[in-house]
Amino acid sequence: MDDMALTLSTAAQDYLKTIYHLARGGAPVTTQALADSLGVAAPSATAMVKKLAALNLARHEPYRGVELTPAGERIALEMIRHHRLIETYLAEVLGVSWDKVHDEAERWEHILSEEVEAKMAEALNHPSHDPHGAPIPTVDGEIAHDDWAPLAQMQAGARVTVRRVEDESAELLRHLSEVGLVPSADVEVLRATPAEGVLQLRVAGENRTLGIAPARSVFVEQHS
Amino acid sequence: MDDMALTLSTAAQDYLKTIYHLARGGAPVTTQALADSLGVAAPSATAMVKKLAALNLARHEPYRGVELTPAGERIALEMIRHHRLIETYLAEVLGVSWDKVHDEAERWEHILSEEVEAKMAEALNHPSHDPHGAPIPTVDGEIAHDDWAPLAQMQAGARVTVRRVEDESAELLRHLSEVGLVPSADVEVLRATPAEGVLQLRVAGENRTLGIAPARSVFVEQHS
DNA sequence: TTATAAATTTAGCCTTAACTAAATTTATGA
DNA sequence: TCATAAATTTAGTTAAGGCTAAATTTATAA
Repeated sequence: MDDMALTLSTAAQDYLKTIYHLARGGAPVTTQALADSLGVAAPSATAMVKKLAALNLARHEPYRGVELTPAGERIALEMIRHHRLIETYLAEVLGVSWDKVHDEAERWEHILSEEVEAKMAEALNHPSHDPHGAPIPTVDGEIAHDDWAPLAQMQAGARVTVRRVEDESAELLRHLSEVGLVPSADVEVLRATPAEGVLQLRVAGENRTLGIAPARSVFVEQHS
Repeated sequence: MDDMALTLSTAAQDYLKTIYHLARGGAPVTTQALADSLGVAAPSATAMVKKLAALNLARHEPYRGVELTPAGERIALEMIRHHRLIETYLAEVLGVSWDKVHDEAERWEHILSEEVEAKMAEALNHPSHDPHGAPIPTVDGEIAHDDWAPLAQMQAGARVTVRRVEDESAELLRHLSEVGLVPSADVEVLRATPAEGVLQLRVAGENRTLGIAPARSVFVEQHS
């Protein structure tokens, strides 16, 4: 069952991973959301979803959406483990910058063998989180469900620690790291006026302004 | 010109690399040799060769064979550099065994970015040869032309040092390393009787018997 | 030199994973 | 409730890169 992933096409693996990510709310994933997220047209998504359903990796209720089966989720988590381990390895061992590791990992995740995966995990001492703060699933497909709040929802006066940032956009990551918003950074919210669309923050002794949109990609642990 | 390789399909890259390897004699490469080496049918090779010719990466004289253009050779050498750097990195840094690195590198070579290539080369201190003794092309596409003789051609009494072994077969590599025939190993040829089809060797203080076929995959520097 | 064998190419088909346009189903607002 | 809009699926193409069978070219041996 474990080598199931190996015989799947890269495209099929990408669909499984994307369905997993989009299903975070528990609800079935719509064809449109899936297509948009993968950058393909809706009929392409429909076609692949039917293939995945035929392989018992997903359940497809026509016009209603897709859900992963346990087998499909298993493979999605394997891909996510690969992705996050590779990001961590590239950043920590090879010194690849924070904002570039996502795109690299996107390619590498599909060709990583179990053996090299194990060697990387060992070299990193079995890390629990990747450089952006996302939890790395275990070999057995267990994943921590960290539940941090978006920085965008914090009130003025809140003192928080950054725990995770979304890693999809290299440009956003570059900006966040310039402002000092990286995992473990302590932040004080000086002013939070949703109407203005910006937050005033104090990070590492500096006053900073951050838009609400990027603040929705930063997840924090609240202290007060 | 350097990002040409990135826009080429994995299949096209594999054909270029294989043509380069088969052309070692200087003569044009036949369709059959190319097809056999890649494990595809002859018409598939013909079709790809025509595509490569249309891209000015190869010259195709119908019924006569293929040759790489300088641009095609450039890309082939880039793939070979990737392949051999990855083999070296996997073996030396991640501790992947000698006989497995070839198959891993075969997949990795196509997705390695210039940046990660550079980081790996640096981590390895810009190695000149891979773990099997094959020369690693430079970033500029220069490659050393080591010219060692096959162990199979040595006479009784020859004292030699192993410089390179062919890496295509994991099984062969496992056997050779059991016998101690790895790069840098000093070897004395005790008995060489082509009629028998075996060589008697002394390697690391042990008497060993090796068939002529595997001995053709071991290349040595002769001392006497 | 010529018949036959071997190698190569052409022709036509298959699969995967995209696409657009059209049909169908579900949701929504008057 | 019913017409219309939005989402989804179906139908039919396309491009890669394989394949087999048939045609063509080149090599070989009588």
